[in-house]
Amino acid sequence: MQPLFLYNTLTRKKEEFKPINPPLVGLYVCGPTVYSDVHLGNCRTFISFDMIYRYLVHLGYKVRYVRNITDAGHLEGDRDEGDDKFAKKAKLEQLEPMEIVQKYTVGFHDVMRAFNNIPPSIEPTATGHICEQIEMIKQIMDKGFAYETEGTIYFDVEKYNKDFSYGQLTNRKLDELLEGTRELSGQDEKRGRLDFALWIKAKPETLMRWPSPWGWGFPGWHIECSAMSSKYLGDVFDIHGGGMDLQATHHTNEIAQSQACNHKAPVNYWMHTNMLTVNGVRMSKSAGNGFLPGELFTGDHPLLEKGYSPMAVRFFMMQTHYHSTLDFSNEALQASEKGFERLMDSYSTLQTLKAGSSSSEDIKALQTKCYEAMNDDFNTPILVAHLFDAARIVNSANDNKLSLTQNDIDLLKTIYQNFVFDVMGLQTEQENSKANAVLAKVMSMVLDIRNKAKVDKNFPLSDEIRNKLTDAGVQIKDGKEGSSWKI
RNA sequence: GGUCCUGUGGCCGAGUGGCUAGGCUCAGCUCUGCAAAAGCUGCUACAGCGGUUCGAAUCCGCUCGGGACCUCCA
Repeated sequence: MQPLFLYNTLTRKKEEFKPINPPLVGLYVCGPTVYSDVHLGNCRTFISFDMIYRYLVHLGYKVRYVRNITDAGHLEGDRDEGDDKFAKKAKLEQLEPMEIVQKYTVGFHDVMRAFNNIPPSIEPTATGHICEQIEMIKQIMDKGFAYETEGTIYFDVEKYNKDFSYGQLTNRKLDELLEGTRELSGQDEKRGRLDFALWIKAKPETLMRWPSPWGWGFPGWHIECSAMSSKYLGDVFDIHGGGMDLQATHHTNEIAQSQACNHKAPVNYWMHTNMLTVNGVRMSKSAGNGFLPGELFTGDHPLLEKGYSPMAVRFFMMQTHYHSTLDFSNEALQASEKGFERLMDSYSTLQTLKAGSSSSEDIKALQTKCYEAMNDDFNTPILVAHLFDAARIVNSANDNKLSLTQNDIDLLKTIYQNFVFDVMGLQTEQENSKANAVLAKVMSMVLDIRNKAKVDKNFPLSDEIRNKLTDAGVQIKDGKEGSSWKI
């Protein structure tokens, strides 16, 4: 097997991937906070890691893929106080906090399915791991890196930085970080400006609360990922992923928590996906420029000229490297839509290709190039370029402009199966199969009638049939060996 | 203000020192009764200025533009 290289945020270098216990691989990805609909930016991260997961599996690794659901403790605002997001949203929608969680978890899963993402091996929730989080906080306190102020526990960043190094993930020194933060206001209970909450004391009106050694409260945001990742993947595991916006705070604090706990760096490879932008500006909840996946599919949004299918969107994302920003525009989306269609059409053509006695193309070399692209930090844009080469070869062979042996045809089928479907997770958009079977018969009959008209040189009739079919959304392609159609 | 990323042909987007991806668009050709589809060909670009080098989109410096993080966000 060729070595796989991936970009490690921690070292800011492409490194060869060497799992701790091959063929086992531990992969943790920060999942969504389920207090509102997922928007497309989140989806990009999950689609990227779905592709990464799929490729690792394709290479033969046994991957335990953990992606959490944050359903508690994620605070509003920059201070570690006030209600959590669920309680706030619950008040707004007049629902129980757990009703909010349920509603948006279901919605999240629906969207993941639409994008053909494989569910993770384990999808733990924060509320299901309160004990583990309390236990971890206790350990951090025992090691002396956290302190209690009136029922709230804070992580002592400056003390931690004396023994370890805080902020390696963003390559920054503590002093620089301290300069960048705002002054502590009088009401703050924490000692250091960068200190963050591990456990937050519940107010009398707080709905989501749990008992702890420090009284009733709820966990801080960062501790859940540390607690759950170590529970399911061990104190040190292979890959931790998430969006780039989590790098500076959330992931930096995860490292601090784990290291304070057991004096080991928790993760060997940190991988971050880049942001999605709309007209050059980052799509985010706070900027309010995001559209929901549902709106994207239907086209029901002021920024969208039309709807785009989940697979066209997924393909669009695959045409950009996960580490680059991706700008959303109607033109770009429509270009991808057509390209995707061409690729999938060539796949159908491939199924009917007749073998020749010799080959003029080196399909094996093409396959090797596909692996090289993926082994170079999951370079899907290059992979796509090679797959379009394959499409060109298939179409040319179909036109009898070049010849392929049965072995080559079979190898092409393997390439499509492996890379288009298994690794990139694309799929043909299937309609109801029973209706399809009927339609196929009807179309075959219609094309027969039209063909007879053509033989009789009754072109007005054949053109009328073609035009009316076009209006109905069926495209006719006249080839040398008869006509074919597609929707 | 601090830290960092980025600027590629009409559009989107790969590419870290020579062999100059790919998709979409546009034009021409082949095929076709005519179209469409498909194939072929063309449009050959790297913000600007300077430097290093036999050779730079790729390395260095400066200038200008865009963006991110430092505060909840994938």
